[in-house]
Amino acid sequence: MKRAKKKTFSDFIAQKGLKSTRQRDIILDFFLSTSEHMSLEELYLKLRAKHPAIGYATVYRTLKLFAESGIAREIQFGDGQTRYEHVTEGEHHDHLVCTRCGAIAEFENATIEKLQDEIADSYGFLIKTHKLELYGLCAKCRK
Amino acid sequence: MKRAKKKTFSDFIAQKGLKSTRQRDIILDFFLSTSEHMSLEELYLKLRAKHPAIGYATVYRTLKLFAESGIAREIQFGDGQTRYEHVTEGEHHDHLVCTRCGAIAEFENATIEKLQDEIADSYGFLIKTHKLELYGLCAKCRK
DNA sequence: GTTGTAATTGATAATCATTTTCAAATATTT
DNA sequence: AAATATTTGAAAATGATTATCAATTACAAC
Repeated sequence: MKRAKKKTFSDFIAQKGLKSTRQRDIILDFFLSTSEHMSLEELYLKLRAKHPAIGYATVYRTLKLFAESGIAREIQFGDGQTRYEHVTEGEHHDHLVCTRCGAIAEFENATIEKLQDEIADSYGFLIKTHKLELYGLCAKCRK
Repeated sequence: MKRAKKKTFSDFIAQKGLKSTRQRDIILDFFLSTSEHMSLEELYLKLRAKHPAIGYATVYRTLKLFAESGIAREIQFGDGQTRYEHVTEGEHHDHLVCTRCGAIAEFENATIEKLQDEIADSYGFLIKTHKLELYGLCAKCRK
């Protein structure tokens, strides 16, 4: 899976006439080793611990490339931080976001997706992407 | 309906020990006269046309108050602009957002809401709010 | 109505995340 | 190794939002 994403990204790089660099390798390895939903800030700070020379702009630009290449996706939970989640081929999930502790759970629901399609159809609308987030308290925070 | 929202807001103002001011009245009247989903920027620019003396910060703060009082809700469609929509008691809707022309349509679907509740239950999660947006092309932009 | 007090306003500055700029460094092609 | 185009890191620019503060205004008490 890691390997597949590395290939996807290097193919993307090659196809775009971009270069394979030490920084991009480092950032990709790190990104693939992280849990989901890290913000750019978090990613940068954790990376910097091991690679102090890496610049914020480089991390920023590289994550954008990941998103462009399809191995990552930008998401926003309304806290003013852009987060990056891993994209797995053919899989889509939505989120439960705990507004107290920030925990994020994922879920999939085929019925909801189907209903979305029906709604879009009735409006003549063509869905490209969608965003479904449930905000509230996770089991722990409900005490 | 306008009247009800004016009352809701003036009650909120009173209950919080805040003051009723000319600017708040102007902004509220204008807000209630607008269509849905205006950004702060839009709201401010249009307001300024009739009331040049009104400050950006005042509009900003007043819209926050509207949201706090429950007559408006902040929404973000990922274009970096916070928008304000009208909140009607007991009514909730989700959005179809055209990524080409910016058109926004609204829909309601009780079945989806019920499924959301079931999902949340299965995680022991307590939903406070949710956000469902379908992004793509509206009927017009599909040509 | 006048006064006292606290909230509000408008202009401006501060903040914060994101994005751009640019000279120096690096990767790839020749 | 040289030529060329991309990339990097630091710093500055941007854009939206939020805070600051002196002057103004609303309102309750007199």
